[in-house]
Amino acid sequence: MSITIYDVAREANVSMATVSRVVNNNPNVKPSTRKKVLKTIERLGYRPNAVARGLASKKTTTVGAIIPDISSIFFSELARGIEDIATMYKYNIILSNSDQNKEKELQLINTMLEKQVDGILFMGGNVTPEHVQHFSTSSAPVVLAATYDETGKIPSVNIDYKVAAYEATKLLIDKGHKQPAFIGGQVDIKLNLDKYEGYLKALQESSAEINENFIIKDSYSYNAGIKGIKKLLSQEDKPTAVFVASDEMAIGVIHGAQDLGYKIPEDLEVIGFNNTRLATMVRPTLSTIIQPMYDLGAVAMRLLTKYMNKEEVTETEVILPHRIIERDSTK
Amino acid sequence: MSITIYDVAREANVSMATVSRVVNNNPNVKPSTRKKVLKTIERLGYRPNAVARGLASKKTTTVGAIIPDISSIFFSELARGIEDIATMYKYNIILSNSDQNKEKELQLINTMLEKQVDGILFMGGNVTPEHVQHFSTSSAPVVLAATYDETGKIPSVNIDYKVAAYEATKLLIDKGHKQPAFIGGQVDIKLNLDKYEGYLKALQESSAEINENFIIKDSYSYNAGIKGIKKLLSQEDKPTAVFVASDEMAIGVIHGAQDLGYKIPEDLEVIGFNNTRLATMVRPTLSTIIQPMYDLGAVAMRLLTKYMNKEEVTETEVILPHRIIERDSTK
DNA sequence: ATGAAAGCGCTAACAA
DNA sequence: TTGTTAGCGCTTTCAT
Repeated sequence: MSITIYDVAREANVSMATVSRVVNNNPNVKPSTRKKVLKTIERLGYRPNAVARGLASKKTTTVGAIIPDISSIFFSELARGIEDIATMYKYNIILSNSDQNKEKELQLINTMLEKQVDGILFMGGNVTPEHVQHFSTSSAPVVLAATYDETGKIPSVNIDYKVAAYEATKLLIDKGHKQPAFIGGQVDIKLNLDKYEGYLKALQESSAEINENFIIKDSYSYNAGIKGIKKLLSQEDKPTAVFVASDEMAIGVIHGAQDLGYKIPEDLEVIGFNNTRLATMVRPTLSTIIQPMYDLGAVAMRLLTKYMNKEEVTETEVILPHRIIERDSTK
Repeated sequence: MSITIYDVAREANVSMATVSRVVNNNPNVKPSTRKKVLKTIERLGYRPNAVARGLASKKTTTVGAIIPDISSIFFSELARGIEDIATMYKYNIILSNSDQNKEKELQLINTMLEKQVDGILFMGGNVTPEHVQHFSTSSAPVVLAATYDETGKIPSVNIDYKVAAYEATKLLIDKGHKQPAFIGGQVDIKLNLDKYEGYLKALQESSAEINENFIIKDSYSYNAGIKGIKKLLSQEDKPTAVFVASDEMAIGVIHGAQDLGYKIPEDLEVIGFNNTRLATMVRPTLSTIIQPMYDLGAVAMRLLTKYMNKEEVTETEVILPHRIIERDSTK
């Protein structure tokens, strides 16, 4: 049996209420008794039971984080941002992978709510009305990171993916490429669709027709990048530039093109997305869109603390700045 | 106010004990009443409160995971292994970063114990007697992953780092390099020391004297790799091969050497460590030591479930197999 | 097969 | 400033 608050109270000759007060730093305790209590806490090695505390106070100081895949370099940096701010505000994180699978996501929301988390951070994937419905079965606040809900009911932190993709494509067009190719993710995920739409918008503004053969939608992996560019370069009509929706994929593109004897950026200009650490870990170094992943997580967590604290929040749809950094994969 | 077990009991005309039984799949319930209860649970949208349950049952079905840095590609894959197995056994993970900082680690152990986790997974960093002491203040089982405690009191899952480093160095020596260089981490971390010792052992077996100028101990980063190799190659006496203690660093080594005009593997052979996804995302592709990171996490979590279940465990110090994969950074 | 009731360890009025 | 006491929502004997 472990030491309880009751043991401490008895040993220190005070009531459990007083012990509770000193543990919770309630100022209404005479310094001398505080000292006495502290000493016996120390002596007995008392460790407050957070579960009991949670039941009584209806606060667990833990938040749930639902993330597509923690082993992805993108999300793991985001997670680090979350965790650092959570620590700062004394919260713990229950972390779960969803693989952007809707059933899993819904399931996880439920589990976390059962565990009485004080708030939920939801990342990636789509936010459907069903998600919103699940969220609403509890009063725990929810913040979305790197995704958003179209009804605008749930606060979120993002960059403007559409504009970013537009700018990258535009940059390539301005460099003289008639139609830069696009290699991105499946557009059933909203953010991927945003990037695709940004790309299209830039094309529409400049060229007349759009060559569908310059557009590839696949998974966000290194191998998909290789496969994608090899397909593009095996066509009659070959692109001279390509906008790739993730760095990992973009590195695949670079290597795939190099394997075929193409020189980057001379024969093919490449722009990636995210500016993960990978971007500088490839030769030529990758021009890409800087998306502040760590900050995305940090800001989302900070926002969540405000909601959990019932503070006033003015800005519910936070858009963080992005920018393009040109390195050696573009001329 | 949310729905409690009491509400369900009242609405279904049974006692809370019966509701509890159906929620927990206790077989001692007449099928018809089970059905009735299930129906009213559905109707009311009852969601069991895991905190209350945890207080009453003294089980939280959550385990704490202390990890050096979730944004590191190495640990994030490990974490994914942990999480997948945890999910399989219905556990949730409280994840925290320690940065291998002893104070933080001790702190986190305490916090997790306060939260009444059913077990702890501890990764990276050193395990000191103080750690062991902290662990012992609770009956929650602990499993170490990618680290071990020298007293052998705490179960752990690892590969044999010393042997792996020995083999890599030996391979290089057998290829005709008199003294391959070593670029690794600070040896105040036990695992880094193991790798260093494995390297030394291989040298001692073959060559007479050891050139200390061929040995660099720095942080495990891409930039440290670049810096390290540039230093080595600026010396009078230059290495023709190098064993690098992490892939990220090794890629830095490759690029650093390439920047100086060296050809890999012709002028310099490189072997990395870990076989992270990065190893195939560089040209030339990286020869490296395959360490099954995902499995390390998965096996550690599996082992922990056995302890939490109070099952008999025969093998307490699990050593997973490793092997060297030769790719294009070696001849 | 079901119910009654005693906790689990703590917080938070309320009193004193 | 301190103590008393009633929960928080559930599990788990122990009866029945």
